[in-house]
Amino acid sequence: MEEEKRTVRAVERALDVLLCFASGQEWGLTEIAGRVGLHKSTVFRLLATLEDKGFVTRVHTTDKYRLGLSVLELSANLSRSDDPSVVLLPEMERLRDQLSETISLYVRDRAERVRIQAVQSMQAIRRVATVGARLPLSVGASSKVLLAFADPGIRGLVMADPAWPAQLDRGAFGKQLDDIVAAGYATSYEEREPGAAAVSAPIFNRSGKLVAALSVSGPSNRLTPDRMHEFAPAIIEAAHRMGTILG
Amino acid sequence: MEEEKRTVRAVERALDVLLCFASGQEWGLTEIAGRVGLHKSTVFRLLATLEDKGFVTRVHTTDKYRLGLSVLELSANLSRSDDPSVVLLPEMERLRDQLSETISLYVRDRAERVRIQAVQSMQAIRRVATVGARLPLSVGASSKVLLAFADPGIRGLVMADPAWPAQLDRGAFGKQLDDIVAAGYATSYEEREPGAAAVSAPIFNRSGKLVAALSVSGPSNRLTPDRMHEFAPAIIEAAHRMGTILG
DNA sequence: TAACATGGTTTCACTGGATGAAACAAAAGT
DNA sequence: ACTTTTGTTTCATCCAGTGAAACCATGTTA
Repeated sequence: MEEEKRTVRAVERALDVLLCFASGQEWGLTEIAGRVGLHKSTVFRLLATLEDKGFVTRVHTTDKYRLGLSVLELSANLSRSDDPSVVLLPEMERLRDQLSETISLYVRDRAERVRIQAVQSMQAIRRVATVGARLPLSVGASSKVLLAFADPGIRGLVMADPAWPAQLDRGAFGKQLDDIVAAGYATSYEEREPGAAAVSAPIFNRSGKLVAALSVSGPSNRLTPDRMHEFAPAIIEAAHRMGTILG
Repeated sequence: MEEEKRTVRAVERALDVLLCFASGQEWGLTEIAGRVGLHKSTVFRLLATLEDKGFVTRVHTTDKYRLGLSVLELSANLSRSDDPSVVLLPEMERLRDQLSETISLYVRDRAERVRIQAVQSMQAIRRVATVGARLPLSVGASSKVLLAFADPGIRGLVMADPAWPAQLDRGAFGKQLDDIVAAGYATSYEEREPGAAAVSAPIFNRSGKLVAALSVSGPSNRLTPDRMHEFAPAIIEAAHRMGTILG
């Protein structure tokens, strides 16, 4: 189980420090040191470097660290005009208006999924979905879509990941995925978050490769199992239309 | 002129590599190596580390590198609810509707300025302003505002920066800044970009500290010098109102 | 007011890890 | 086929990153 290391440790650590700011807003030096499991002085130097390059700033009042403007600079160049999260936005808004629930777009990233786009329902009680959120691939409707329709081999790869929950029966889960392939869509009812439910369908590009999962999510009392199955055709159709938009 | 170094070289280099992606979209290994002036093998290792942490990805067809989803994850947590770029957005839209030109919000970051928010004019011919852009502090209406109204000492500090254009007469420029303080706003006419003009006013927080520059920009044939001075009162008033919104 | 606790900052000796030259592999162009 | 370009791997050298401990500034408790 010896992995080849061709990475730079100091950089790895610095990026870990930076990723602390993916959850929460401000952190103190010792706080971060505790989180990443490094010495105060080490983290101090790493933070000084990150600060120097504008990736973090210190808030003047307290001495805590925040994300800096270099991140903004980078994020401005994140999406090209041919990016799914840009191209599919109008269709997502259409679907939101049609179903009145929050729409999310997910892609798989290694053994996780990332919400790359979202449009919010306008109802008083609604699912709020933030772009950029990184979620496990083991639970949720879109997780199952991203695994079920993925290239062969991906399933095993993801389930072999150390992050995969050990208590989850792989055989049963695999069977569930096969059912989803047959049905063409997946649902989840209070699976990841209590009180929330979702329906999800795959988006394929022109060459038939899975590129994203489109999902509709909302409070579980509105999105009852029955209701979700009613929604499914509209979602599948939207996902299909989105696929034709992509290159 | 020996500067104390309490930064980590490898991390510094890695961040330089990452910042390459602030301009342009995709880069090859050797391309990057040339840009940052490092050895191929060094950049290779740095990129491998960045890729491992999800900050860059490789596009499958060619072997070039792109920004990864970790950047998206971070950018999602960039702005808090009390962030100027969020709080002032409605007021910026108001001003845009009033003047029908593009509105930008700038803050100073060391010896540069960064556009932290923008709302676009809806006219056919308009200034297009991208959020996150990093610009010099030596030219442009908002640059002059950010320097003129800054805390004492900032002017000298910025002008001492190696990035400051040597040919710019500091005495005359300082005089110009004093005039701007007296007037309460600044203009620029085809100063940084030919065909573009802008008016800018300072935003102070409750304790009277400069936090940002609000600017209106558009094509120079619409924003003539006369027209800009007509606009000034509205911009100053909007900037003042924004100041009262901030904490 | 002193004693204590809590975070951030600096110093320093040690050595392990980052480095760059050079060799290698694999495409892409001629 | 040869040449050029770009990405990858290896390896000896030695410098730069490391962590312990000391230090400093606050704020908190007794």
